Amino acid sequence: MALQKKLDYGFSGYEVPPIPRAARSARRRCIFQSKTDDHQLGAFDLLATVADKLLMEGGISPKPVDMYSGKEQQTVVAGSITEEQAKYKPLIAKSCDLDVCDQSSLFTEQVSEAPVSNFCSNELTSLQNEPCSLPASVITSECSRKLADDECKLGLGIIAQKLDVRSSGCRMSAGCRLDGESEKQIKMESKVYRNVSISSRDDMCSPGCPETWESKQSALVRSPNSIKFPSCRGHMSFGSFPFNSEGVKIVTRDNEEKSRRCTQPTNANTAIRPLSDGGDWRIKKSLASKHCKATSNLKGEGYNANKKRCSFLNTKNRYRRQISQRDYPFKKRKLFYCCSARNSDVLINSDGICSFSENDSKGAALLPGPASPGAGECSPFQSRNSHVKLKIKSFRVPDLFIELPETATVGSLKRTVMKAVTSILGDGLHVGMLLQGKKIKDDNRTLLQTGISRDNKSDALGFTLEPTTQTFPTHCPEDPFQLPRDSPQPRARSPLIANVVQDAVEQKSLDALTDPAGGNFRNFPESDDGSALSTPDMLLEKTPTGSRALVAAPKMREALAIVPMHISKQSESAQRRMRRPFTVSEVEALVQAVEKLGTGRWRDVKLRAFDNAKHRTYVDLKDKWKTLVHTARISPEQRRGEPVPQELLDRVLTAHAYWSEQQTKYQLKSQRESCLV
DNA sequence: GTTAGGG
DNA sequence: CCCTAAC
Repeated sequence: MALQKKLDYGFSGYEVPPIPRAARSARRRCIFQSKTDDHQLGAFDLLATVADKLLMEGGISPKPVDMYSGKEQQTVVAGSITEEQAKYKPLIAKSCDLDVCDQSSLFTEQVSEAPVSNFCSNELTSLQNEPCSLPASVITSECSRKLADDECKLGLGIIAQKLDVRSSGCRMSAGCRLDGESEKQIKMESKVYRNVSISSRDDMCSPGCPETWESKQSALVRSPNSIKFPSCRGHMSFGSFPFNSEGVKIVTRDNEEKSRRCTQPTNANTAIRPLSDGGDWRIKKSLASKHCKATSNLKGEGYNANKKRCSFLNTKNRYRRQISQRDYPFKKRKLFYCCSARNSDVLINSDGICSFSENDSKGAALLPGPASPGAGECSPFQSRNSHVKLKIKSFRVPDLFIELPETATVGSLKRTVMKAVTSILGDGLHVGMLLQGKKIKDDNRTLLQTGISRDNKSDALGFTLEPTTQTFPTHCPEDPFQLPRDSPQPRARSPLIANVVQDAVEQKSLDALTDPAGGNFRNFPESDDGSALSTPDMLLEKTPTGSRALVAAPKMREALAIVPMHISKQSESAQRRMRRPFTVSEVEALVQAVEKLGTGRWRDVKLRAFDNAKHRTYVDLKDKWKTLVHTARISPEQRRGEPVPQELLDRVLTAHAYWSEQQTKYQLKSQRESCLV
């Protein structure tokens, strides 16, 4: 059985070890440590990693997490290892606890006061009368009252999801309850885990354990919709928690003892709703989180972003100003997104249905993760890490400019508007994305690269509806599409292409997302480069309410923005690149190259010193040199940013003087020559 | 496509 | 970092 094989393989090492029985009692704690400086790791990362390991198919995660053991942070395995290395030297060959190391001060209080939340056993049942060797049991406990059940269950869900997707019919059963409370259903699937640990157990059932691993025929169809999450059957206590020899559980790191005490079985057979009502489960890698900082800075960042943009708007580009202004309402709307992530996918679930309660919003204020949609309200798409969730209640239709005589009736105005709208929509719409008013052009950039998930810039994220029509009638009274008379922009730059999502309007207009021609975003046209956009991760989800939710779950380095190729030039150019300050070493390289090549050969400089730095264009280098010269000329007090060593600045001035002189000489020479001729 | 320069 | 003119 394929499953068996996979699982066996998956347990041949790495973070989730085989855990020989003899060694099971030797529990160790290892801290999952993100590679980011803030020592934070989204629970999705953790769980995703675990899930990955559980089902690893001969591979090793490209970026194994660093692991530490104990308080001393003694490194067990530091840094990444190559796949080759991993083959011969598994990351971990002992049982261990894997703790999410989350320094979030935001949650410290909550967690410490939180009630214990026991995760019941989960259950993995083979449909084929074959024993599953993978328990993937998960126990979670002690999160905040608000977060516990959902978060914990999410962990199971992820693994279960994974199992179900990849195996030949396993189902994962799990339950969750808060102390003194009845079992709850999963409401959230995109929270960031905090203070959660995963530990192997030494008291696990072996495969085939009648309690949890017995093979049995099940009517369960291998369909996402059929995945059930019944509560445990009296296996809540750690002591009796059913694990097989390779079991893994998730427990709250600080509350293991508490969890131990909680052995009351939950009898309620509450089925956790399938993660996707539409039957489409999404497993997304996600990224390491920087959420705490981001969250705490949410407001300030947003403010800064606004300020920045304001200054940015203060340009001569009038049209861009129009866009940005139009985009403004969107910026102000509440945005739920999790955290930044690295090297993984972020699922964007922008539907018009998810309603976030005030409580949830409150939670979101603390928690970087998206607020929880009401159960059953929102198609839950699971990401294995952070989600970026967007609620798009409506799209604003493109700006219309209508001119009618004063004597025109209201009815005729309405008709004119209708005509204008249908005329725009009739030709089909495309969705674009705006970040701080700038078009996101490169579909291949990750959210992280784009800055959406970083520094809370998603504050300024907007979706656009873009008419395919690019030609608009000129100023003409009977034509509703006319541009403003003073519009300096060519028609192709009509503001019609810049509509922003706005959360004030009804759900109804969300349906505009659906291609009027009968298609929908499943068949979304093409990516930026004209190649067909891979659609497996794009879906229009039918939610329980019957409304459509646009869900974009781009794979790593896959498209997020969907911008048709024929979008106007303005749109293409509307994307501002992420700011990437030059490092000292880059400056060093630049200086060295310019010393050698001079100041007029930026292409050569690029090829010589920055050939591998894809994000540095020769224009960038030229600009950087310009600023370096400027920096070198001003007083150190006036300088900003990362200080450039004075030695380098001196070399900048020297080189600049030298090459300027050369250039002058050359020009004089050629002038003289041309005069002679 | 490159370079230069203003913003 | 963007934009554009000029080549």
